Amino acid sequence: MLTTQRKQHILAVLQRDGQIVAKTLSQELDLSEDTIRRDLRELAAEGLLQRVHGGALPASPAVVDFAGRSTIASDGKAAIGRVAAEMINDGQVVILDGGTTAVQLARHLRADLKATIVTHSPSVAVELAQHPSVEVILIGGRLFKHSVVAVGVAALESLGHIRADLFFMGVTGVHAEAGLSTGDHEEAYMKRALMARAAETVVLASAEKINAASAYVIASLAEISGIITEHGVADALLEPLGAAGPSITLA
Amino acid sequence: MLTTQRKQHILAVLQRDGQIVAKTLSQELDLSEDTIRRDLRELAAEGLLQRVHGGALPASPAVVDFAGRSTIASDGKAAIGRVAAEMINDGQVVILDGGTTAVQLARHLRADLKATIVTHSPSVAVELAQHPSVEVILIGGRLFKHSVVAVGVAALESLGHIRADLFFMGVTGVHAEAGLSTGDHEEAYMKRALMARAAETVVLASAEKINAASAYVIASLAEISGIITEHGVADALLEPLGAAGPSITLA
DNA sequence: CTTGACGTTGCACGAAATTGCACGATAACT
DNA sequence: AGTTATCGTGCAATTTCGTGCAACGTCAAG
Repeated sequence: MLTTQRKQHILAVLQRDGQIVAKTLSQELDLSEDTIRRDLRELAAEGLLQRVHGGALPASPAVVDFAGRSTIASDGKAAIGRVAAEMINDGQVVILDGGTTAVQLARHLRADLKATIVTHSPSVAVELAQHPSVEVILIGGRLFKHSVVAVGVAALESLGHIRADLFFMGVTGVHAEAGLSTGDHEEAYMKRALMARAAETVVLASAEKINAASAYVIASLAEISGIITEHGVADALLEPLGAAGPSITLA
Repeated sequence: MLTTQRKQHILAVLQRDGQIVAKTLSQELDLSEDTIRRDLRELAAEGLLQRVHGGALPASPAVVDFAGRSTIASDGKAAIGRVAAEMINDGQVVILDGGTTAVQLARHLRADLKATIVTHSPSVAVELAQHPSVEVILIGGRLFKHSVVAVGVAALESLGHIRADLFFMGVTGVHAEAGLSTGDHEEAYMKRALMARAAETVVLASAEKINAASAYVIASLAEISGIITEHGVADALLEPLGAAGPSITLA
C-alpha cells in the first residue's frame, strides 16, 4: 500500500473510531509498529492529529473531551460497539436503541451483513444509511430531543408490527439492586416496549454507567440476557450478580 | 500499444482503483517500470494525477471529506434555507422533506419559533433536536438509503394523522414543462403523499435543479404555491410560467 | 535503397525514500 | 521501586526514483 494512502487510511480510521491504537493498526495493515509510529509522528507534525502514548487522537480541539486524555482509553464506546456488532448474524432482525454507543455499533457492522435493523434513533438511522446491505426500519413518533429518539404513542404503535431477535439497549444506569434505569419517564416506557418486542435484550453500558442509578427504572437485571461494557471498571462491581444475572461481556 | 492509449489506460485504472502501483502496472502491461514511471511523471506534469512514492494517486485527492459530505453546504443552499425558514410562523404545522437544503432550513429556524415540524428525514430530525422550542414529529418507515428518508407503507400510514399548513419539498428537477421530478419512484410517491397532507407546498431548489428533469414526475408546477431558489440562474428560465404558476422567491 | 532525425523503450547506476530491527530512554502500571 | 509497554533514534536492507545512454523501429528526405 502506498504510504500516502496509508496516511489517509489512518486519518479515516481516526475519524471513525475517535482514536488510533498503534499496535492494532500495525497488525491490521501488516506493517511494523515503527512504521505506524513514524506515520503518526509525521501526521502529528502536520497538525492532522494529536500524538499520545499508545496511539493518537483527533487534532481538532472540539473533540478534546473532558480533562483531555493523555493516554488511549480502553477504546471505550467504540470497543463496545465493535463487540456488540459482532453478535449480529445474517438474517436477524435487530432493534437498536439511541445514544452514542449505539451509533458506534451501527458504524462497526460488518460491511457484508445482511440483517434488518430497527431503530427509533434518527442518528443511528443516518449512520446506517451508509451501510451497503442492511435493511433499515425507522420508528417514527414524537422526537424526545434530549436523547434524540422517537417516543410517544405513534412510536409504540409502529412497534406493534415488529418482532426482533435482539435488542441492543442503552441505559444511563446499571446497578445490582436498582437494575437498569434512565433519566426520563417516557424514554423508560419506550425501552420497556422495545424489550417486549425482542426475544433477547443486551445492554450497552460504557464505564460511567456501571453501578449508577437514574430516576426511572426500566427493568431488573434478571430480565436481560447480557451486558456489554468496558474492561477494568465493572469487573468487581457486577460480580455479585452470579449465575442468575445476565452474562457480562467486556470490550 | 500506443503511448497515448497507455496513458488513458493508466488514468482508467486510477479511476477504477483509486491508486496506481508502478510495479504492478508494469507487469500487467509487460513493460519496464521505467516506462511506467515516465508516463506517471508526464501525467503528473499535466496535473492529471498525483505522483507518490511507489505509484500514483488521483489528482483531486478523493474529496472524501470526513464527517461525510453534509458539512459543507453551498452558500446557495444555506441562503435558500434561511429564506424558507422565515416563512414559518408560530403555531404552524410544517412538513420538512429530506435533503441538504432541508437540513439548512432546519438549521436556520428562529430560535424562539414555536411550531410543529414533521419530517421523514432522520438527518433533519437530528438537526431539529438542537432547537429549543419546536415540536418535532418523525415519520418512520423503511429507510430509503440513497436519500436517507423514510418511505414505504408504514411511512404513508403515519401520514394519515397529519394535517400541515406548509410542506417544504426538495426535488431533483424543476422544469417548465416536465414539472417537478425526482430520481426514484418510491420517493416520488412519498412526496406526492406529503403534498396531499399540506395546505400549501413550497419547493426548495438549488441552482443545479432548475430546468432539469429526472425520471419520476411528482407533480406539475401548477400544483405548488412557490419555489425558492437562487439568484442568477432561474430568473429567465422560469419566467414563462407567468401568473398561473407558483411564485418564485430568490434567495 | 540508404541514411539520419526522432521517438520510444529497456538497462545501468547513483540518489532518495521506505521499512524493519536494535538499543537506550521514557512513560505508564502495579 | 520494579515491571512492562511504548517511544525515539540510528542503522542497515530493500525498494523505488531519476537520469544518462544505448538499442530499436518509424518515417521521411536524399
